[in-house]
Amino acid sequence: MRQGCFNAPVQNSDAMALSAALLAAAGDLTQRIHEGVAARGFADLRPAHGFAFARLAPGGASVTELAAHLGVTKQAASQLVDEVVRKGYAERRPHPGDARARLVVLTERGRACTRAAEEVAAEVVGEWAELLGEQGLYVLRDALARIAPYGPVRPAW
Amino acid sequence: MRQGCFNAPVQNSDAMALSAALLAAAGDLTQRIHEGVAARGFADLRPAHGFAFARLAPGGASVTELAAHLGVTKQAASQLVDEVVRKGYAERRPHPGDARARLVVLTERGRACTRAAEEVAAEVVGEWAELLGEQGLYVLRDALARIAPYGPVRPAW
DNA sequence: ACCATATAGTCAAGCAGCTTGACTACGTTC
DNA sequence: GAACGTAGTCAAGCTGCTTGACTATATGGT
Repeated sequence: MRQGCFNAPVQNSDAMALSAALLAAAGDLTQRIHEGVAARGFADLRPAHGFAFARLAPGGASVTELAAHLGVTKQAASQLVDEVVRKGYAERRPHPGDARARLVVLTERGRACTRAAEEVAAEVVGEWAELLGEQGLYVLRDALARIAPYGPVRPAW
Repeated sequence: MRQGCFNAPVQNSDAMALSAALLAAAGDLTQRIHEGVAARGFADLRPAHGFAFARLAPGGASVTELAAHLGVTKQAASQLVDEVVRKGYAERRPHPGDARARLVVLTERGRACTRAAEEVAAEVVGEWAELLGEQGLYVLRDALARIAPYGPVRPAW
């Protein structure tokens, strides 16, 4: 239980197997959500848009906040906002209390897409529940919550 | 326990929280390995190279096999091989038994980089072990192994 | 009140990594 | 051995990102 244990209790190969499983699960989840959302009528979006929507959904965000969330430059975030605005998923509003900034908020279509993503995620997680059992799923959720960092979303590579 | 349960036992928001935690953990792991490998003297590589090395390490692979593993076209895989060959991490050899194909194998430098990645992964997983305990880590590994698919590696978005 | 500095956002140019299309060399099948 | 399939490369183009430069607004010290 001591910290900084130098005789690593984890073999390198074990660590790689665990890492590979985590990355495979994450990649598969992303792919499944992407496909499921596309199948529900939102085929003009990529996974990156979903991560943006996750930040925009609870009340909107500025371009700079979105850029920090996605881990890209604000120019890149601005281009992404241009795109989702053009496609009708979001709109730019004046920012209350800061005339420089603009608040990017989801439109009804953007919220519908977010709900679709939630449905697909629930579907996939439901499959996991069948594989792991309710308790196993709870344990997984708890473990991931402990090791998952806060901060910007990063690509799995 | 029955399959195809329509009254999903998992709330949408719960599924999104679990999904977000999984993707955050995967993104963080990728970032940590990338930084750790760079700090050990392999700063001219990106995460995608690591995924390629994982496929090349056990005996090499053809460009087409690598492309399937990475989920990209064989032209893209060929360009990636060009790059790691130019940087001294791999080399192209004649393929035994198929004169069309070429076997891409890691050089000693490539194997050293793979070992470095394993070390960093063990470091990160060691931190998880401190957060979860040995048993918690085992349960996580088991759960991920159950839900992780085989097949091509996919980007987390 | 004013000026210096910092921040929000955009415009423009360039680049890296991927795609599609076309092609050659070799293998496989009948 | 003729026809078709597969491995790999070359070439051109596109997309999403970067860096650099700029305007407009906000903030803080004097």
